[in-house]
Amino acid sequence: MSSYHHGNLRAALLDQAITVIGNNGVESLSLRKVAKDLGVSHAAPTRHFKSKADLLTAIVKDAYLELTETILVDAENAMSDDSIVRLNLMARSTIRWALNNRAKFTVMTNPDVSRFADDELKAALGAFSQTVAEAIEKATQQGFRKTVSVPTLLLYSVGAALGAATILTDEFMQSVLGTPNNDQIIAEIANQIIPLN
Amino acid sequence: MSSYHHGNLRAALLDQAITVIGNNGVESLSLRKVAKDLGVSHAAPTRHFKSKADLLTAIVKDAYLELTETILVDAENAMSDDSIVRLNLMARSTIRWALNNRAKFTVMTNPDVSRFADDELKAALGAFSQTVAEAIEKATQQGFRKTVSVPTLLLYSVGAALGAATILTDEFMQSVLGTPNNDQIIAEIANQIIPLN
DNA sequence: CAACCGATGTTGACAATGACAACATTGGTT
DNA sequence: AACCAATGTTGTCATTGTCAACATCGGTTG
Repeated sequence: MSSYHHGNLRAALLDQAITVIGNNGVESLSLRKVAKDLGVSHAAPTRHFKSKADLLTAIVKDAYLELTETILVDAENAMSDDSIVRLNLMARSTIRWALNNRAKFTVMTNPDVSRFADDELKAALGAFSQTVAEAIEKATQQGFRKTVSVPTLLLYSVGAALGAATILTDEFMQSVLGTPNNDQIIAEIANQIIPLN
Repeated sequence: MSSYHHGNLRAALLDQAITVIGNNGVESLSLRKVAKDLGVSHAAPTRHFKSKADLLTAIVKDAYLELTETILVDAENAMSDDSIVRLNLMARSTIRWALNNRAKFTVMTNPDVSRFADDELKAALGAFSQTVAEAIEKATQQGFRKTVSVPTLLLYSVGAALGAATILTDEFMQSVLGTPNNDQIIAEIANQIIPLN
């Protein structure tokens, strides 16, 4: 029962990478250091990720799957049949998830990841997009900005939620903008994005 | 009149770095390659930027100054005395600027830059923030979401504009979200962020 | 006008890193 | 029991950021 084989290296690499990114940013991520942290040789990661970009892509793919699941569950738990309320809750849920998963979120919005996106990432982002688009569609049918197209509202609402989350997860921007830092802020921002009556 | 001294290396470094980033992303930026492109030795950049992060910080500082100037001029040129219209135009102007300056914009939203932000960057972002905050204040006085605090509206509007621009400057996200790709889209998005009557 | 000096650029060096090739070990399958 | 695909290791290479020591310039000052 030697430890020649780690047993769960792929998952461990993802976890450790996220931890490192959370502590010191994507820029500081070193595959060799991560490997060393896990007690594994410097080339071991290449068996699971053919490049550093590939590892980041995997992180983002998982992140979108997780985020999609989260907003679906949160909207469901609210048990409201008001489609506009549900859309509002999805915005709320997205921002909250970003704040609870800062490291993953910062990787998601890293433009360098998009450049190496593969089909799996495309599918994960597609599922998220689809989920929000469907919620938007129902909201428009209930009267939410009914003169505006769904793709435009999708760009608006996803963009607004991600943008607000970007500021909220960035200490520097937050300090300069003088962003309020309390529990209410997430709900308030969601209410600006998707106003309720 | 040898060419031992470049004469304008600092500005040339910034320009070339922005070009490289525009072509292949921040990740691909190599100070040594940039130096070589400019016909200068590999260590020359250190005379102007004490680190790679320092160069990126300088790019972002310039970017915020430029963006602030742009939204001020655009709002001015509109010659509308309606504060809500002016705020709407600022959102429009911000998104347009981002699309016209993709490389700079992607660096602005890079979380790794915030980590090394210096006082100059802080001042530049502060000026931008101040400019938008003043426009918001006037809009609220004219009735725009008057029950909401200015800091919250600042977070919302800046976040929404930056977030929408993030998607619009990212080909991958755009392709998956099915974002409309036409000249009208900027105005439409601005109208979602700051609705006019 | 000449000596000086701070700013700017060069050369050389080093450690860290991503990536690849060749080899080793493992556990499950046939 | 032999095999083999998956997984991990060792060794190596080019690239890179950064620093130190040295070179050259242009402007300032006596």
